[in-house]
Amino acid sequence: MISPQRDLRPCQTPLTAVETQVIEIFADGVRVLGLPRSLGEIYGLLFISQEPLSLDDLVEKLNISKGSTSQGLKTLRTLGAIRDTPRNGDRRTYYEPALELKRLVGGFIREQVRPHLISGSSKLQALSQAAKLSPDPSEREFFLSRIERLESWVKRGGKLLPLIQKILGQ
Amino acid sequence: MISPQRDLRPCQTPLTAVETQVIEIFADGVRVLGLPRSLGEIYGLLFISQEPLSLDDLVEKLNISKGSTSQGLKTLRTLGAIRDTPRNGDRRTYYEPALELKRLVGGFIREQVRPHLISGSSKLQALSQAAKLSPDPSEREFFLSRIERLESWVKRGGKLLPLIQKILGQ
DNA sequence: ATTTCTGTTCAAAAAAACTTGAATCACTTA
DNA sequence: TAAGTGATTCAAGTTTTTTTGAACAGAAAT
Repeated sequence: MISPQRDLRPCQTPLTAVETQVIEIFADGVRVLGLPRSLGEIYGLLFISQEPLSLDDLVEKLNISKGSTSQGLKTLRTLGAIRDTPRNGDRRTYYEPALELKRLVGGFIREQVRPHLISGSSKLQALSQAAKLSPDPSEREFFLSRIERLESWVKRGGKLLPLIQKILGQ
Repeated sequence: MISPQRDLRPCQTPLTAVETQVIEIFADGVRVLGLPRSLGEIYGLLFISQEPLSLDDLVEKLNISKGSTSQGLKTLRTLGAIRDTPRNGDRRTYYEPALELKRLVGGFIREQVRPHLISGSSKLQALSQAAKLSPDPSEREFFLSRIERLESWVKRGGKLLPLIQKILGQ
């Protein structure tokens, strides 16, 4: 339900005020989407950095563990929220943020929203079967009408998604 | 990031299969929205009940504590997701679910989404000030261009909300 | 005015989510 | 092929969120 707002941890290579504030905005932002704070911090720092950053850069600047950072980068990658920029003469991977809202929203919908809609649909199917087994006909009718409503909600949700993408896709 | 799926707890007054499944669908559903499971259980049971239920009915049927139930009802009330139906000759309050998707979505946006957009906007304003203080002009320009982008995202988000409401509002 | 009945509050307990860091993997390079 | 480097994994630790339940508050009823 989102409340206490942990402070940004202290860090060795101190970030500028602007960097700190941007990071905090993203850290809070992703919480609303149900994603871990570290993910937001990582994207936030990439977003406000002129140069691509490596995993080690992020670990040092954000003062978070390699584990979290690696995990966060992995998720950002599957969301399509970052790209890696190869550099010759350096084995490290450097990341830069994807800046197109369309891409960010699309990734979020694909990875975090659709799966739930889909699993919801299949649960509804099972539910519909169960309802038909109800012995009392009046109760059965009631159940079925409610389930129908639920199905219509899911359907409307499914229709909304492409529309959202269209609108945010500019 | 949502994963383990706690089992529905065992309960004294056993629920029918249909009730159990509906409750689970809502319990999972609200988690996606960042709301506590108990809230979803409560709304779910109300949704699939033919008669309005009292706090005590919910406590007994869902086998959750009075505290959680009271708290859950409070939140559902502020979301506009339930109504109470007065009954003469009974001091208890009985609740029934709001069934209009428009109302549910509207409540969620008003209570859970807008506040974040608003706080985001004010943080952006502060940020913009901080960026203008950056000594290096090239860095300053970069910061300001990123912040501008961020502002455009927030603005687009703000425009999207009424649209969502319109579409889901039938 | 006392008891009884609903419902709320909140500190403490439990559960869930997130982070850490050591072990490990996968490549490169010497 | 052994040593070195960048990255990932995952069990254990930490933090945050949720739930519990006993104490409390208010509003009838006696």
